[in-house]
Amino acid sequence: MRPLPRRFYRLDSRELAPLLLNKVLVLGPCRARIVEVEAYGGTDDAGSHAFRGRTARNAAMFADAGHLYVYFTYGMHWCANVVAGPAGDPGAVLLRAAAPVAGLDAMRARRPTARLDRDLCRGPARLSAAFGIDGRLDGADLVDRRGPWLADDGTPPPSEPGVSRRIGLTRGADHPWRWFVPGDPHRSRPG
DNA sequence: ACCGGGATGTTCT
DNA sequence: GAACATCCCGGTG
Repeated sequence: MRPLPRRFYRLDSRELAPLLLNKVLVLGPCRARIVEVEAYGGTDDAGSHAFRGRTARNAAMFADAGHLYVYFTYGMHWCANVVAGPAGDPGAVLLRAAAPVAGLDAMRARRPTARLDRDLCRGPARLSAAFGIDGRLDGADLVDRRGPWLADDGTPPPSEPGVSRRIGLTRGADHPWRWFVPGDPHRSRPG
């Protein structure tokens, strides 16, 4: 399998997000099928880190599409996003949950508190922890295949993905910009 | 099952 | 000083 090409990512984050469902995140021995995502925009989106313009933290959101935006939150967790849209046009898709398919031993070693395999990548910070993603991968290129990348194994996105409001926000919480694979047990939550 | 609270430190007001 | 794109643990039912 090969990485998805740069042009795949050059879409508005709200268009790209549902297309990432059922794609496979690859990093080292670890692989997991993406089952839940959220879209974050620019100055039109009060819930986005880019809402008030570029800062040191969100710089990767302004990079060209097909890079990783990794941020630190709640004093202990890392979360990983796929940067969307053309360079200078901020937008990203938060990877919220995935179904592990390979490298489960490495994931378990990094996530000792996960009691079930289905919990290894169930949540954005858990997913990042399972893959060992932290600030060192902020800005990483998803196309050059030197680090994390995304694969299409032939499974299409769901024809009718589940949609809901985004989780964990106060500002910008009303937009229906979360998508998931309906019924998948690896989602961070049912709805 | 659901709920409440604590952890922990960067970012922004 | 408050908020934060979260998670874990211990309570109760």
